[in-house]
Amino acid sequence: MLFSKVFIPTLREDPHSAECKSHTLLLRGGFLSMISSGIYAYLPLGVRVLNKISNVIRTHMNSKEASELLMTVLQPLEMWEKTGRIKDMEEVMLRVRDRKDRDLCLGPTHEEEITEIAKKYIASYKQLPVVLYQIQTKFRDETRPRYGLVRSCEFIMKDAYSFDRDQEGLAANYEKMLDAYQNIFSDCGLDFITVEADSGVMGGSVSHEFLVPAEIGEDILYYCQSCQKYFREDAPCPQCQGATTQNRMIEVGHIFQLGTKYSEAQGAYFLDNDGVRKPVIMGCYGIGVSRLLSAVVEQNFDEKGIVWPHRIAPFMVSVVVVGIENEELLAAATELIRRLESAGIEVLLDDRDHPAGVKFKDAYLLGIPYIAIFGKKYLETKKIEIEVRKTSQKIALGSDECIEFLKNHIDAYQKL
RNA sequence: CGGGGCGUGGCUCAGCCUGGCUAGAGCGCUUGGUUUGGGACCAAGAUGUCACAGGUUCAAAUCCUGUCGCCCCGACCA
Repeated sequence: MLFSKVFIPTLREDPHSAECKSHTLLLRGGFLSMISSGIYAYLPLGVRVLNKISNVIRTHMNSKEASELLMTVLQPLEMWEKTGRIKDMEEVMLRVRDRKDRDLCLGPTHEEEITEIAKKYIASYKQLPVVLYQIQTKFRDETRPRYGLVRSCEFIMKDAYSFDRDQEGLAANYEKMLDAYQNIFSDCGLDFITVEADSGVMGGSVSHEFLVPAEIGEDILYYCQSCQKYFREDAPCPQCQGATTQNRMIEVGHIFQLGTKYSEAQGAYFLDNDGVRKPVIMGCYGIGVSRLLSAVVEQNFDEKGIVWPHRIAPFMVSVVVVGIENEELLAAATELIRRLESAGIEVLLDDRDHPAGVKFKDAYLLGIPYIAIFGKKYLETKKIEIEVRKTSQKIALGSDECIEFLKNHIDAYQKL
């Protein structure tokens, strides 16, 4: 695709309103546009990364036999009265009223709605177990939105819900989701940890959080170097009494064994094979999809800009033609792109009539894993220069070797 | 919600303390020309209710009051 057509409004200077690294880089790279405090539009590059992340999530959820659905943004308030959570959530709920004076809210989460759906359709143990998930925008009136997508009022979440006939089934689904989550965060290129957590306002018993170490993290854990474990309390290590260090973490996922809190409150019962009517046993599993963009960037940048992990990069190769009006260069670049694209590798061609420096700086800023350069050296030697964004490794290759190099490099990454 | 900071062309900012002619710079943008491997150069241009409202004054971007918006720290938070 062409840089000039994708719509990539990069900024030369750090935006005044940006605070942390990820926020600054996402704004500068033209991934995001701030509309208001805690409210962001995703520009085309941002959407590409969001879609990549969503597809990683879909792959791993589907592999655990979870099925995607899409619930509603507008939710009737009565739903929330049944479970009593209207009191817990009142502060963060954004409420609206329609022309018939019906009270609605913009969904802050979907346990109530999915339970209504389960109640309506699940009548027998023969329909269980089942896991449903969605990737959707949630709305929360945060007291203090901050750090761009880390805490915003409108954000994208993947939320999954499991339905089982007994505790063993729930435990099995929970394990599957735990496994899927580890795979998802690995694929997103994150350095993350999994810890047991409080279930809080969600209810239920067992719960795990997925946290990524980052300077701007809002959760704090204490790490014991000798035991190589994290703890919630700031005290000598409970295991070896050694000193601990403080670590800030961004929460990117949280899973809960809910049990029957919602099914009992909302009347989601099924008939078991012993003829007894029982409440469905539920679990819920959340990932902050838009928050992941920020979390990934917080962990993957250098002084030149973003360094996207392969699987969620907006493009795999950025082609820089120095002297775009040179027909030979453009033809050579176009031919390389054609061959790469037919091999399933996504390429961005910087077709702008700008000095080389601008194109290089922007290529680094955008963080696309490989940069292919066509310029004076190509005209002299017919070799394409490939630069690996993460390592700054540069290598000059003929067209065939170039394609082979990229394929091998990308394959090697996929196997990591 | 408490504390602090900020709001001046599209962007980043200077000017404000100590009020005074047509409100500035850099970048970006437009036109023409020269460039073309690292945010290039020359020339000519366009773009501002100085966040908003009120007040003080002969005179307000500048002083005073209020409001709104944005950011940071804290509190809060699946």
